[in-house]
Amino acid sequence: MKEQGAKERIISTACDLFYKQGYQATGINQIIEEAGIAKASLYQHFPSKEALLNEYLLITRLNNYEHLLQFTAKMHPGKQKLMGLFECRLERMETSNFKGCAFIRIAYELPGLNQEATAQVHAHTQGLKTFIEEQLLVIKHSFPKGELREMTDMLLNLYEGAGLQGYIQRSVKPMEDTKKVVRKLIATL
Amino acid sequence: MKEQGAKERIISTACDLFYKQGYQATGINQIIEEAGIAKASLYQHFPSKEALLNEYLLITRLNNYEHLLQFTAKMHPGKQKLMGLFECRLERMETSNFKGCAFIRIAYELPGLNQEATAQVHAHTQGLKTFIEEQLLVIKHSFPKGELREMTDMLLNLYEGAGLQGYIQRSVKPMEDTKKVVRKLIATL
DNA sequence: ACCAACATATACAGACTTGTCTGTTTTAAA
DNA sequence: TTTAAAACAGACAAGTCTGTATATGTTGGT
Repeated sequence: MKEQGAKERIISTACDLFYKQGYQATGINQIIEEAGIAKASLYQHFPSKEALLNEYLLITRLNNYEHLLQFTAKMHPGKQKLMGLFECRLERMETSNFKGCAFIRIAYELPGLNQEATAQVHAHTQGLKTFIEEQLLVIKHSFPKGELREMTDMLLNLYEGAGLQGYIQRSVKPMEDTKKVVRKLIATL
Repeated sequence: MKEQGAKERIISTACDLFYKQGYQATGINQIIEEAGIAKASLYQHFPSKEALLNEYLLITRLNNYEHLLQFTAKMHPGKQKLMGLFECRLERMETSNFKGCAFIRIAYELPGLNQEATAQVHAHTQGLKTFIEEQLLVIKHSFPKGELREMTDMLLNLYEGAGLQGYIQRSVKPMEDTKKVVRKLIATL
């Protein structure tokens, strides 16, 4: 039994490099070298570099979401899980050395994104939105539809804005400050 | 008298293309072709493509700021100018066909940004922060220092978060919704 | 033991990139 | 009119990139 199949090595190496260095800055040759496979093997599993990109986005999205669920698994639904979203991001900012959100990076790096990749970016955002909305509904069961939406969007904007500022400044401070503000915001609900 | 000097044509063409297509996707050859100048002329004015990038960021930052000042020139300082910030961005989102903020795009496109370029990105963010803070101080003259800072950061996060969502969705809706929320937020001050 | 599937290494094609270089032509001022 | 700076055209170097092709080797299932 092998340690890991060639395809798995390709994918995990590509995911690593695409996130660490960016998609454009990562060449096929670097991927095959670090994965320890032959170039022909790569093109047997993936028809193009773009196919690797789509696989990268899909896997990263599932991983991110899974990580969020595990991170907040033992928290109480509602306020605690909502704060957990921010804490989870804080943790990832540090462990990733402020590399930023994979989906936003791709969206800015490649203005002309293919359909499938675009769908992954949207799915990621929608996932965040849904998570926030669910917690808000737990906090305040009788949320008027319009206000729920408004609050969800606002929290998402704060979350993304703080993530962006943190990325630019290479600091957790914007996210920590935002966490405090959010705590105050949802305290009044 | 010439219509425009070679250097000016280089800069304006580079700024256009860097913003429209991205920095990496724009080659030197395309710049000289569309500017209608010779390659040797470009390298007589700029030592490298990276020097052009720095010039692009500097000029874009000054232009953006100038545009904001003109856009809000006839507005009353305080709430009106603060809302003007969001309206100004809304206008630019449409005229630029949702190309996003030049500085954020560069920050994500080139993870290893040179010192001067990084400084321009920071200066841009700081400019926004200062603008917001100034308007807040007009609105509420006796703002406690900590709360002023908190409110400034929050508004900046909302602004950037909405800009990001608008970019991803290619829609003005997130920014419009955020504008409404901000109006409510500052109404209570 | 054999065969098919998969990996391997490596060379190659063709198209791109930034930046250099040579030599000619235009322009402006003295 | 002479002179010097600047812009021109375009070939070229040296390297990058993705993707293909060839030819050899390994491995697991029947």
